[in-house]
Amino acid sequence: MGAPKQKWTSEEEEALRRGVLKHGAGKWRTIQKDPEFSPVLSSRSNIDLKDKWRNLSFSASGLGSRDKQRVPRPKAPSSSPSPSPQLLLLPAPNSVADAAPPEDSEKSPHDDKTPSPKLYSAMILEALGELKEPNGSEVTTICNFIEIDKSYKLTDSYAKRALAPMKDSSLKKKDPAKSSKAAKGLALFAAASPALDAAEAAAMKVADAEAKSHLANEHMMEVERIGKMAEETESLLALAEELYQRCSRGEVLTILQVAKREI
DNA sequence: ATAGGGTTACCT
DNA sequence: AGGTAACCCTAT
Repeated sequence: MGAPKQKWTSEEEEALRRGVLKHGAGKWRTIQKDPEFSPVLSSRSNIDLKDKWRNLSFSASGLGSRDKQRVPRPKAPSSSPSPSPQLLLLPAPNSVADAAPPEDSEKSPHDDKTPSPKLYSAMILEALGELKEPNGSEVTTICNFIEIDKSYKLTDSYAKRALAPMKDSSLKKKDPAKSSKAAKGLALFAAASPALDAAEAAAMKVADAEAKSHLANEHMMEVERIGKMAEETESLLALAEELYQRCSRGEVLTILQVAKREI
């Protein structure tokens, strides 16, 4: 008697993504136990989460369906003592080239490759609000949120600018574990960017349709709302830009600081 | 508990 | 038959 092969639902997939976003890839047990996701993922084991994430990552890796070209494989030189970190890839847009339903008339007409700064500001603020991290959000987390959840691709220049100061060991933190974790995340982020150039560029601002239609709608409304505020009040825009500059330098800002204008 | 390799079931 | 996704096993 074969096991009926329980296929993953959109809800479960969404929960997994948010779980990875919140706890990071690898903390499968933590994600599975999280009260926010456990109701949805109750029938899945931690191993199931790992396997599913592997499948998602593989699909998004480059084997989009066309172009059998494998990833060039950065391959760290043997002179490097540190083990090369595995490529942690984002399970980008699912089935973009796959059976696109023609009924979708909501093709975003704006093909602007470079969203205005105010849109970035809005996204950063939205990320902070959505993540609801009491201790503040790290730059990596914010970047991941924007990339995964909003399906936006950040150019590697951004990552480089953020990474450069960190690499320079100009980072003096009280929490070495946390900073190293952040640095590692950024390193992975920067390494993955150039490799995925073509694929990511194509999927630059593709919303991953199903599963999040209502959620995305909510987010869009939120973005628009905040965006309008930023547009009308120059001060907020300036604030967001300051926030971005700080983040670029690798600083960790707390949402409290932002709220109190103490940055 | 997690990562990785291997196996089985399903779809085209 | 070939590819993909869910499942299983094992070493660390």
